Amino acid sequence: MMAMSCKDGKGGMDNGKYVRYTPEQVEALERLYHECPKPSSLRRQQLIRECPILSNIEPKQIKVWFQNRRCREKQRKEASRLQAVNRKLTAMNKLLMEENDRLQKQVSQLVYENGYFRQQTQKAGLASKDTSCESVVTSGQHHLTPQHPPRDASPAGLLSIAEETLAEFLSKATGTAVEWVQMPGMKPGPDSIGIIAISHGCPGVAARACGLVGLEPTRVAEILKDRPSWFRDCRAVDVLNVLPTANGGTIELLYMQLYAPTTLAPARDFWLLR
DNA sequence: CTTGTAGTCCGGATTCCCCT
DNA sequence: AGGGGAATCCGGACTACAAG
Repeated sequence: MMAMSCKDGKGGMDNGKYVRYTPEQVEALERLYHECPKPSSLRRQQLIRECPILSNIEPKQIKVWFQNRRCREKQRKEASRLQAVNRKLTAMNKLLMEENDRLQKQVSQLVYENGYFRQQTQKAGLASKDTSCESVVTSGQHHLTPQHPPRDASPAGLLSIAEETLAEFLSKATGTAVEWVQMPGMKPGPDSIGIIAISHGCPGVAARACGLVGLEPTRVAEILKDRPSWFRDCRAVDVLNVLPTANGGTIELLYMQLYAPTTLAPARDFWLLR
């Protein structure tokens, strides 16, 4: 179909025919467009003279073609940009949904733990004895489980629990007993919540120990020596409760949130007693 | 110099037509 | 029916030019 000059009223074309430029004409126009997307009036007339295949197209039509061509390119770029944005938002939404799910489960667990500690600290109103223990580590969810019946929640009682679980941890650290205790709503493994009790004598060092029980004993000892690294990637620390001890010391209940190794993995949460 | 008018161009929106 | 392309409509920006 040959191009025809337009004119005959509204959206009209010659002889009432809708015209399409031939593939050759379109190819030539596209080539010229890539050379110069916005030719001047003079340049457009020059193009018609230089390109015989365009000779039967009116200058006004050439002008309109370039105008529409720029418009189409702009629309395509915008559509492409919006598709890219949509892909990113979809991916982000997926991550947020997963994180939301994880946090909701975590909230349920924390509400449960909060109730437990609140109950225990109320019972601990009377005098208590501080036993300033050595490094005490516990994967604390143990003493929340039915296998450890509720006991005295005084500082001495807590330390007693800590010592007991330290022994358990050390047995795990030797490689004789490696297993994670799954928290309700949490997947098993290093990303689960751990509760660790440690004394002021070894500040923070054992905090990551709950994540080490799957390692070789020598590797555990090596990491334990690296004290600065324990708080290096800690993004949140909260002192939730402070209990005085008989010898003037204190026991603090801390909540720590550690950055996960990768940006996409969830952060790890630890509860500390020190 | 300022102002009003006409002409031109452009982008955006819309209409019209053809094709699948 | 819906998509794509050509053409039209409309308003804004810019320029040239004549008149006051």
